Amino acid sequence: MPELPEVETVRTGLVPAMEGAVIRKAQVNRPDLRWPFPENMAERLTGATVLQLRRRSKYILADLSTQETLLIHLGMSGRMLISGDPLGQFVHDHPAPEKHDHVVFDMNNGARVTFNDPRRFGAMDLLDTATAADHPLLASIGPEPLGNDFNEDHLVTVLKGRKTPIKSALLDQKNVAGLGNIYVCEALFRAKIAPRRTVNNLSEKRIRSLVPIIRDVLSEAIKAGGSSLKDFRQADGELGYFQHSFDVYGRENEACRATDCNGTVARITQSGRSSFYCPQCQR
DNA sequence: ATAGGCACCTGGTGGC
DNA sequence: TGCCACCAGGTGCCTA
Repeated sequence: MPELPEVETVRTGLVPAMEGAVIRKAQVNRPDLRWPFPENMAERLTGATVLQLRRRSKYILADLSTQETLLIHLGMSGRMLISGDPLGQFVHDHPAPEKHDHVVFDMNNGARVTFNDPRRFGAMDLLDTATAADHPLLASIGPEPLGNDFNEDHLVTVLKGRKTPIKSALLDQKNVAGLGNIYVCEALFRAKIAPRRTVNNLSEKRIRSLVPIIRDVLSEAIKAGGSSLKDFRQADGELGYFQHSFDVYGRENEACRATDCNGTVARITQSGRSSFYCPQCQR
């Protein structure tokens, strides 16, 4: 479930296991994910202290004491499993290795962090920390939706004159970072905008209205993720698994949740991906 | 430059 | 039980 809120939740969950700790051993079980791993990745990670875990869009960035930054992307199916005893409060054994455990970090605080990714759309790379933002994967990403650079004027400017459906425009990471299929659907529902509506057919006012809505949707999701994070320590440390209640996503043929709307949620396909929306109140 | 479609992968589900 | 079609949270790259 890795859109921005899920990635942020994973990052938060990794902090007690990794920040300030030394990577005692990095076990790399295959040569690549979406792309080949960087040269000698295991060796370059071993012995490094994780100074700080940051997030940019859907990427987790781990700044290391070696002047390098580990970039992690979860793709569609990537998971981070934490086992061991990072907080020193309980004793948890490490679970048996599972299929698709591609990279395993053993930390000097007893924590083990396992990157598991069945579909292997995820990625890892090592960047020079000083120039990390210039990395090709990061350089052309738009503003963080929860930061000051994402505002009404920005959205109007980047969308001006575009002929693309608003759904596609919001999925385009150059316009705004971190949105994925779920949260675009949810944001458009709240804004009462139909996903197929073309950007150049939307009033500036309606485009502006999307900004606080996007912020709210993401903030609420992060909050929900944060709360489910509590179980993770007591249980076995599975991150990135929670249930949200969505207004439209995954609710095809169910009743619209908008007040005073008796519509039914529909599913259409746009550029190969499902869009869920209410044809009655989203125009 | 921009818009749309494909490709990369595995696994789960539901129908026959 | 088997087989098949279809679906899934992303995104770089290729084509018009």
